[in-house]
Amino acid sequence: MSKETYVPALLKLFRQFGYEGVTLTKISQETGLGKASLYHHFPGGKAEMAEAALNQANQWLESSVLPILMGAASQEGHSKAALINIFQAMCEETNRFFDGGHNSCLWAGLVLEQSSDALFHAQISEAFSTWIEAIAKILMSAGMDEPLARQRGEDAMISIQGALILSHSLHEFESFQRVLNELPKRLCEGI
Amino acid sequence: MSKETYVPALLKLFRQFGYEGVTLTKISQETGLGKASLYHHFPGGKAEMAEAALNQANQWLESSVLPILMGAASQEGHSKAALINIFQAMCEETNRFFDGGHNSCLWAGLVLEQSSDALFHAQISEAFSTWIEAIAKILMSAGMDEPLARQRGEDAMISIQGALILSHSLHEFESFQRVLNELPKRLCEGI
DNA sequence: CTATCTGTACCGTTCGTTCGGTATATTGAT
DNA sequence: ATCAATATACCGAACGAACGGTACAGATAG
Repeated sequence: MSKETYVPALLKLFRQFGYEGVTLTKISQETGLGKASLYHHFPGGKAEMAEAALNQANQWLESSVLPILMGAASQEGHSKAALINIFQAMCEETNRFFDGGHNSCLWAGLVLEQSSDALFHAQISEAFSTWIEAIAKILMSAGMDEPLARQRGEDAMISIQGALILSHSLHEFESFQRVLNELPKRLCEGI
Repeated sequence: MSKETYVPALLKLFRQFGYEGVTLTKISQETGLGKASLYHHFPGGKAEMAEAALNQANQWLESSVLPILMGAASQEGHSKAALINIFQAMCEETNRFFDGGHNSCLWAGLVLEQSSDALFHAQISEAFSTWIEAIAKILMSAGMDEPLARQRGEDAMISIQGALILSHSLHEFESFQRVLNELPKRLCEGI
């Protein structure tokens, strides 16, 4: 089995328990691999395993979200309706990735542990920046001025992250769904 | 020294590192107390210390936030401007508590670790519910219908939590300030 | 035969926790 | 006022368990 086989299990674990909360025993159980095998595939140990999970999340962004936005941003002059469709597709993919709100966000979990934030800050920061910029670009291609477009990109991240936390806190996932449903219109407001 | 003396230090630590990230050694250093002494004040061990920190956060909500909203909700018929002033006061207190976005949220941190969520879910859930309901009540007293008022309460939590995560991820705190500045008007929209 | 992979057994360290005990202050009966 | 008795606050040292990580020999496959 190749290294990549086990990365989804790593993503699941670090998402669920955070960096400090994940133990090699848990990883061993989840992957079915002994510790020695884990160190064969990830010589850097726990830190490299977490980084692999993080890369998997950033990979999702790059290969499942950005294409939706970037393919559209290249051509100028979208109608408002076309923009809303694009953002709807983005939200659907986001909803799928977070399993309707049941999955929590690896980026958020690692950021809130200051200890792991130090190790992974670069990749986390890059993920958010990339996503925000992609949203801003498509809004600017539809005529929105840059500062507002950037704010809208930030608003998207804020809404998604906040809704994930609220949903987990209340064990109730309607609010996450509502946010994703309302987000496309909110982003396009004023176009 | 009494037990309450050390609770602020506990709040600071569990906020910063999460439940699994905090060690008794760190607590000992931060409080200046030996490990054994900690067990004199908190016989329940680490779990009781985290619960004390959680109670401190919930206490802040009850004694510093709810009075702003509840004193106002009792009398009927606020003008929109009066409502905005009240929510502005709420946001200022929130900004103070989170030190301009530099502090992260204990509730969010514990929720994202599934292990600790199991232990503390009741208190976290209650905190969010209480805050949401207080916002909804004051909006309803100004004539807003209940489902929308509840949604606005949820939106406030979502914005605050999301902005905290984004600010920590980007090491940039303007977005947190912007959210708090815009929140009062957003909550009152449509009144 | 070689290179990759894996299970067992183990390493040193740190975890949360407990034990036994000290120092100081407060009480209560004489 | 005196002096034992009690209560409170605190600490050094050590506990077993679990941690992340490693050494090494056997299995497996090309």
